[in-house]
Amino acid sequence: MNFKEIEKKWQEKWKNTNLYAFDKQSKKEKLYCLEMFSYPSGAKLHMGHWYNFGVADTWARFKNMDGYNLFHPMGFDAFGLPAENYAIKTGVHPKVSTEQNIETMEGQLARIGGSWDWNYEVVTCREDYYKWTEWMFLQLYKKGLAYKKEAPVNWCPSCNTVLANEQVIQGLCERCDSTVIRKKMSQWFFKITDYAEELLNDLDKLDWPEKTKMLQRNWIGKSNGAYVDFKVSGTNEIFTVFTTRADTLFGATYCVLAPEHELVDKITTEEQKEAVERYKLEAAKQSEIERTSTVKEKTGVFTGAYAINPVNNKEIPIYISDYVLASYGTGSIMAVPAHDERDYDFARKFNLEIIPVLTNGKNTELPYIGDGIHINSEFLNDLNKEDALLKMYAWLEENKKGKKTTTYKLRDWLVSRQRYWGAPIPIIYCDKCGVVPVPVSDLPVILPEDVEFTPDGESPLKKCDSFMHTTCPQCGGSATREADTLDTFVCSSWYFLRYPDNKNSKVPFDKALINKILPVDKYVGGIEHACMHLLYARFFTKALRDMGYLNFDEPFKSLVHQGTILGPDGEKMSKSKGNTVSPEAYVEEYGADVLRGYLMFGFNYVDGGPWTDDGIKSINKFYTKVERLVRSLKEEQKEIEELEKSLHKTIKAIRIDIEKFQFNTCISRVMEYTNTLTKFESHGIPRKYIENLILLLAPFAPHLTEEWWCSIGNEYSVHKQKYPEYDEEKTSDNEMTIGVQVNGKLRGTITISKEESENIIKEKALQEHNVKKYTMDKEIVKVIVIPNRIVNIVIK
RNA sequence: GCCUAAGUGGCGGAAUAGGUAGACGCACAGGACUUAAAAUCCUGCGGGUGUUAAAACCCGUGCCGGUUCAAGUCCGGCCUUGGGCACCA
Repeated sequence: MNFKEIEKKWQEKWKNTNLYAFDKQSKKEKLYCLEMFSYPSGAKLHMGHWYNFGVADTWARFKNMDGYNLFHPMGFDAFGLPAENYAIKTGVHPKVSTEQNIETMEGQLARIGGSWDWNYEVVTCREDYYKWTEWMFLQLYKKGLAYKKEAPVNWCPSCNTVLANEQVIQGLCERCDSTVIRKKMSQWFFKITDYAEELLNDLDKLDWPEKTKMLQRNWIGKSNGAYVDFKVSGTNEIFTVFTTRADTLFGATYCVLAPEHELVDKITTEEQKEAVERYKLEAAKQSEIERTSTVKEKTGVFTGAYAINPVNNKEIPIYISDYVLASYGTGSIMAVPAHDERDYDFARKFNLEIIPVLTNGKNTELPYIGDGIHINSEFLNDLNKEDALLKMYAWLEENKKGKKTTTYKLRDWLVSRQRYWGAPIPIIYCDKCGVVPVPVSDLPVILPEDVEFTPDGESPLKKCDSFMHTTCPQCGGSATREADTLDTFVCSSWYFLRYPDNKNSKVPFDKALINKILPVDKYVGGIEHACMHLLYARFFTKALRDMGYLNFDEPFKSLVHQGTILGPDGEKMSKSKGNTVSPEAYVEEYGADVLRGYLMFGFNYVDGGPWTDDGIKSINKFYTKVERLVRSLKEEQKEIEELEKSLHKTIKAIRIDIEKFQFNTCISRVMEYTNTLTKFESHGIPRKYIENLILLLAPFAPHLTEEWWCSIGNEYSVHKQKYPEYDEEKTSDNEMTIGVQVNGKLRGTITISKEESENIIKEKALQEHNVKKYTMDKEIVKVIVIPNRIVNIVIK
């Protein structure tokens, strides 16, 4: 097998003949198969790229051969920090290095032999794309879904930029692992929280892995509860707490405000002022990671003020503590130490009153968290949690002391970045007119090329006078541009909408076309984006739908995550561990189809697993054997029953397994078919069986099968042939061997014909010689016959 | 701590609705071909008892228990290992 020559030859021919061109006009049913596009780093493709792109491509090829009008594009998520950091280090402009990397990567991708139609390529850092990213921002702004506000944000001191909540992993920067600090800054946000409920509910109708849905559900973090108003004793101030346990209100013995809560300064008494100020300072200094450490002992300070518990008018002290988060709920809580662990710890430390309001009869240990019967709770006494909650909600609303509500952990998406290499935010600040959006006709706001990259906490754009100074589109006076750029996740939140109409210069996409080709039918990529890209893209889709551009609710109907290919040592591949395996070496040694074949055969796709060199050899051996079989072709019309059966069984099995992304068993099935063919090799194998073998393998080994297909005198291209169909009749044997059990233990087997009557099967089972040994002299209670599967004889 | 997924030969992994556990492949062993090696082909291959060889039997899908004629699969309780969240009121 001269795979190098073969691969080169066919890759060129596919390109020259436009074999994978998408036909917008086709009457066939559309199928949009998409792999998550990648960042064009300078490095070569890694195993993960091959695993994602190569294997998904096989599925796409199968669908194409099976009669779908396949739309299968590819592109690059090309804005982002690495190129900018590279520029700081080397002075090479991000535009230059990125375009260079794209070129390299396109060459690398070509070696996979994917069925992408490059005519629809999308590159997010090019003007003809980011113009429309800016447009998206303007639409969201008009809709009230983009706003600027002063807020405590996550700041990475090493990347010199803010991060979205999703980009902070355990208090560390996702990208560089620096400790993220909190900083108050004026930043742009997208109001994803407006869609929290729909984002949560629509998960149910998606064909996505349950795990991914669960991650999103947790991230959205819906919780039902109530707002309860507490009056500050001796003042007219009122603060509202959020609680999921309004039924325990009679057990609330103190309140806690977050140190940042706006009321803190107003209510703190003279005597407590100094202590409160000191605590506030301490809390502000802490990093996210320190603040949220659970092992930390509870701290806090009394404000000197008291709140009035609305249900019994008791005065209870108000504390501040950092265990209450400013960013969740209302930034203030009522504390029920008898029935909440955190409140309990705090109360013990500060010697606060603990009143149990729940009992389950036996467990008297506090804090008691579960359900039970209410006590010490006046009108809630003797009720369980569920009933008490309902009664309390009614009471609160009736007495105007609060109301039932729902909160979410999901927060608005912070999209501004103080960096250069991203889409500019199309906003102008005018002294007279205030915040003015750039008119669509003025788009794109072009990234200036002549800038200094040294980051110092402000966008490099800020130091570029020619960019910053502009005129106000409203009054024509002099004005300044927004210097921040957009998070790259904004670019990737709509790229799948651009692919089908990537050359449109008038609008981001043609409405009619997009509604025909979208949504994406199969999306394949890593699970690491579960709460970022996959959530943001859903938000964009819903927002654009509400603006009237889209007529579907969800961007990705069906989603698959590939697993991770680990190093030979079973550990995650990393340069520092020295266990990386590069695809390039294997493409050189065995060719693209063999590498792709091993990735499909050696692993369960969604699990991945450790790489082995022996594994890839087995696929090489297999394709060598297939080639030998192809050479044994005999021009003959003859049908051979055994081959006929084997072929149809194989087709059926592959068709079932490939739908489940079970490529390993698909290849196993073809191996079984070739094992059967081998028996006939010496006499020559009739053309039909060889052609089908090649067709079956076509999506799995695109180059080799093209070569074989043409080598036996068929017309180019194998990939334009219909994928083999099966005849149900031929997939079952006339005779089969089934097991016979006695009391559930296998004691023998019998051979029966396809439509044998139950009585005969029973008779044969009872006659089986070994079975007889067990049934002799025993009472047969009953005989269970499961057609085509098993017989079980129950004896006493 | 909470949520969640998964534990099957020496290894990667198979087993639709509970129905002959270990498909397919790797590794290994024996044999054929070869001057030899590689490649290829054939045979064996979960553990044990047993037998000249077979037959046959026992054990076996992380552990303990249950449901069922029948459990890798269903139910309850543990153990271990991944993944996610982490003071979310």
